Amino acid sequence: MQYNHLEIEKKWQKFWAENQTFKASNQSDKPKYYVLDMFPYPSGAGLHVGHPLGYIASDIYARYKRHKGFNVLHPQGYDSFGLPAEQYAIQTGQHPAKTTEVNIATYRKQLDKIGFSFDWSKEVRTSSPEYYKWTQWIFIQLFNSWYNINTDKAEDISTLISIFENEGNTTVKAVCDEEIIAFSAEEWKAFSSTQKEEILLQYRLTFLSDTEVNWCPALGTVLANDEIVNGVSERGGHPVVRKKMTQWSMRISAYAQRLLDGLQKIDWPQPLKDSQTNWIGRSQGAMVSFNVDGHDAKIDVFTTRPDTIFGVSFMTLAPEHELVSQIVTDDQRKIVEEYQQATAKRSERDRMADVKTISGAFTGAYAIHPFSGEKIQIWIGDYVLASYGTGAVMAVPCGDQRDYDFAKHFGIEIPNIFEGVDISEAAHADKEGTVIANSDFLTGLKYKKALKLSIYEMEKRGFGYGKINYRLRDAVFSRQRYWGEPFPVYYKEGMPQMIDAEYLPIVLPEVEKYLPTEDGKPPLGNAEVWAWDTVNNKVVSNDLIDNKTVFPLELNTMPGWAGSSWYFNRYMDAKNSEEFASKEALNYWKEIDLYIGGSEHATGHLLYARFWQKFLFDKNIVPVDEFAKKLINQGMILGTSAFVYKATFFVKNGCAIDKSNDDVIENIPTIFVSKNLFNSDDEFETVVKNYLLDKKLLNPNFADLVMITKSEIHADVSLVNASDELDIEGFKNHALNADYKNAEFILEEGVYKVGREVEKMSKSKYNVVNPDAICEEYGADSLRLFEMFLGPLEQAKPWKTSGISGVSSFLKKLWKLYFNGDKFEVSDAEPTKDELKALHKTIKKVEADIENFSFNTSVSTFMIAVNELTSLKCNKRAILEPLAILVSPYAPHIAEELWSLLGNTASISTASFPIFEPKHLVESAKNYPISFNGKMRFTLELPLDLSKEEIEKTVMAHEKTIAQLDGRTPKKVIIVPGKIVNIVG
RNA sequence: GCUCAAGUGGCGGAAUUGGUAGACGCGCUGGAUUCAAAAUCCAGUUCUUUCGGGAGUGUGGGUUCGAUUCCCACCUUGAGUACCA
Repeated sequence: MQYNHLEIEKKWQKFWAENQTFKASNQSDKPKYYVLDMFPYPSGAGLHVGHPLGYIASDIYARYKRHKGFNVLHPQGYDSFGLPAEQYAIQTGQHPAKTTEVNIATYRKQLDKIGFSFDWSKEVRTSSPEYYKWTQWIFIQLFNSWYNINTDKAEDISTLISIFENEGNTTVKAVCDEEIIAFSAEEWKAFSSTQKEEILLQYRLTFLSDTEVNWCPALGTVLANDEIVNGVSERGGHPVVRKKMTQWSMRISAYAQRLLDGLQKIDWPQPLKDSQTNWIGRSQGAMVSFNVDGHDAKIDVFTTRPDTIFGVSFMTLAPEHELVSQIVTDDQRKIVEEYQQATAKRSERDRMADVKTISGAFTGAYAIHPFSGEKIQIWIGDYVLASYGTGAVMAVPCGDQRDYDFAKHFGIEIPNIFEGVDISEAAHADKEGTVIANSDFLTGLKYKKALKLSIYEMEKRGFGYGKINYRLRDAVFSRQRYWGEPFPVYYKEGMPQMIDAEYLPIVLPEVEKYLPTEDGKPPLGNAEVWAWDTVNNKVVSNDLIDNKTVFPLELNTMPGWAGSSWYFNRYMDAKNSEEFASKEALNYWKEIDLYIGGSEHATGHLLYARFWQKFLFDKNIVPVDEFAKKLINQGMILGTSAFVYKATFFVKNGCAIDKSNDDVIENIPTIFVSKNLFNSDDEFETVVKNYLLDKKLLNPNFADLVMITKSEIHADVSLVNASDELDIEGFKNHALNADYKNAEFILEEGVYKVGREVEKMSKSKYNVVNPDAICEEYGADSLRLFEMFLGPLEQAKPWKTSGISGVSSFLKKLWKLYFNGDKFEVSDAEPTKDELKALHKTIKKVEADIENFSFNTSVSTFMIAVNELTSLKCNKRAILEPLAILVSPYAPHIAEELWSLLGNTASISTASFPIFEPKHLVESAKNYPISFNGKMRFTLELPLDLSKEEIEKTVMAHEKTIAQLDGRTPKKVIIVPGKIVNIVG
């Protein structure tokens, strides 16, 4: 019987589906193991070979863990809300739910072909109402919570209300908005309910506020910081501007420290942890208050170097700082306002692109140095960002390069407060070993002591205190989009009200157009049935809005990260309609043991999900506060683009000829030159010219008038074989190459060779490889093996389809081991020593490899094992049965088929992993490398039980040693028994 | 600029605590089979060589009997980040 991958793979995929082989039970005596992939957004383009890389790795691990006796949860689903479906809807009018459905079907078909051991009974889709019901529910939980700094956790809002009722808000330590008015218990009780609502909103973990947001006019929506790359939108690259809008936000800043601390206990890649640490941006320092001379106003600044406070020679405010207009003097007002206008016009992008130009303006006002009482100038400058810290800095030019440059530029004094440091050229930013000078009570102190003492003194004198600042901003949670989760929120007297959880989900309404309304409201503003009836508790027509019992609903929707911030919990109990997930399921599965996905989610999904998990943990909804124990970032698979080299013709200008330029080159066809025929542009020109003259396509009289240049054109990679030869007919007839139908090709040795280059896999580069085609031609088992064989999981690596023949022929050889000609035939005879050695070597290596996620090397190991067993002509059941199990995580279809041919009726996934027995690898002799001065010159087979002295005697007497030494006496002979012999001298 | 990761044949890559560099595969070369091709099988394939050998893991240095592996400096590439006070 021939190995027929098409038949076998179809058969077993059907078997797995029908028997629900991979359905995980929420109760088991076995230890649990939860393996998860970051779920995909189902795009219209479908999967290319880069997408399944992580899925294959996690599938191998999941299958391996089953063999090792674990109860494995390995689900899959779809992150199915999102921009592309909506934009497609805007263009075509098709409902995003429909296109999403179609895309999911395509994804599912593609995934099924690869033979994953997913438990599809637990599939989730973020866009299905059964799922987003619980996303809305979590939102309500956040709304009904505040962050208590004393207990360092989120608590129900009722505990806050009872504090207000008993003590007012002056004793409360909460993470909340800045500048909340103080009130007593009596005052609280006297507030109207709207006033109370307004105050509570300042404490809730999700809250409405007027915030400066990143508004993207082209997309018509607000973007989060992590959705902006280099000042333009991550999707589409559209410009982004700052705009004030009323938005829902998430108080993630409450969790800044815990998000930082939690990184210590999870096994995630260091670069990913680094970027989260960076994003959170903790800095320790002090808040210092400066009085403004002649005003009531104070300027608060945050500094990490309070020890340098005596080096302050001026202050700089962000041009947008609210105090500027108050304190500016009349004679400076014009200059300051001009400067403010000039910076307002500059986009964030311009400001970022140009960091070298120093600009600013003097306000005319002075601040009072809190220690010395000296007057210091107050400037504004755009190097100070309104969005960080307090939007103001105390400038210490001798210790900060930006302050230094600013001072130099405007001729401001630069006092030196460092002992023995030259600051004539640049600021001195080093902390270690620095001794403070000219600083009153800090003089003579080292950095660390000065830091402590300065804060102590500030606190004592009451104008400053030690503080930890975070870069992490509260996350904007509203999106002006259609295709997202609706908020379970309606508005009564302008204040948001939560819909009772029992009436969830609030289902996305139908709209006619997916664009914003004409008056600039989000797309849900187009909905006609989008009002909340508080009597009947249902969504009703907008016509019924009376603001008494029927109220307007929220028009924004939630961002893409809402649904993905908790889906891993839902998989544990995906179909539960009563709860988010049952306690039993949550307590059984707890957290993800292995999470695999791309590194691009470092500061988005992975930070928000950790935030929600900690919140849900605080509220006793989930049992652990980190959702993924171990995480691996799979590397990107790049494409290997193919290039053809086209000649382009010009006639030199200014030549006095009778004919028009077009006539000279009119008969010249499109010409492509094979890659190795030229090394330079000049050679390229010569090759083409000779060809034209040879073929009489160019009048020799005009030859000198014609200029030829080379252009590189992407050729579809499917038209190129393993030897980089182009299928010329295929190229000419390719749908996209209609222009080249009559092109001519200058060949080398009868073939056209393309150039190759590694680039990102993309449609426009014609280097996309579709996994379906690979499954069809070589089979899913080959695809799985090859993806792993490409290289280490975490590294980026280029894809070259030609390489797949290696793993494909490996599978054929594996198959042949179990067959005698066309007949399946295994022997029950005792295996030989060598056969056992080959098997156990493989068990040992493959087990270690999988545990280390080194999947590429186990593929090599399989190849070596099969090569060895083939040359041993092994067909023993005692070897081939365990071998099938070893291979099955990687190539499950062929393994199942061989397993059933061996007479087993249950799926191979129920078999135990073979146990490694070291006794089969014990050797009696070693082929010693004999080195001279560390260089291996020859090898010598010696028994392993030889003593050092005996080894030395034998080696020194050997003729090759004598020849190598050439009469010299060695200084030293190093012998490591079982390893090496090294002769020095 | 800063942070991190990585530099090994024509290519993807291997080398467990410092101990035979280049496993395994692609490609290439030669051969067998074939009318021919595909497929399959066998042999070879780091460079260099006067065929004894010699050199060799980005570059230069160091530690060591011995370095792809450890240390220092530099170069290159990739990724992330960017006025963070």
